[in-house]
Amino acid sequence: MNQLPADFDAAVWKLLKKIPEGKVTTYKQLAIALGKPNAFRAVGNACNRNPDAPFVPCHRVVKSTGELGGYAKGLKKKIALLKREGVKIKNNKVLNFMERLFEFR
DNA sequence: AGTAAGGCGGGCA
DNA sequence: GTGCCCGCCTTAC
Repeated sequence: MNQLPADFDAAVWKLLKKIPEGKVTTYKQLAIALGKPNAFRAVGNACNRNPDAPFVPCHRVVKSTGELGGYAKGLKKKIALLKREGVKIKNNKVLNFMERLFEFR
């Protein structure tokens, strides 16, 4: 059975909430976790439609290349939050990205 | 390095 | 109700 579109967003937020503090994930990884390895864009959309930043740690989600990507509330804010959690950011990129990368499994 | 094309979901005309 | 474009992307050329 197909879940309702709204459920898709909720599913993304749910996964985001699973991300431990000080760690980051990628949109691709989220898409795969949702069962759609090519839905990375839809996942990004869900994050963008996210109710509010602190409720859903969409700021812990970055691009597959390690770039921060974007942020609805402001990329600068995203960087600040990540750095605050222990994730060092440099020139819009996550330091030790691979080590900070959290996989849902 | 930059550019172009791609597949997923939502919103608007 | 249908169609088109866009978006916090990814990958390949």
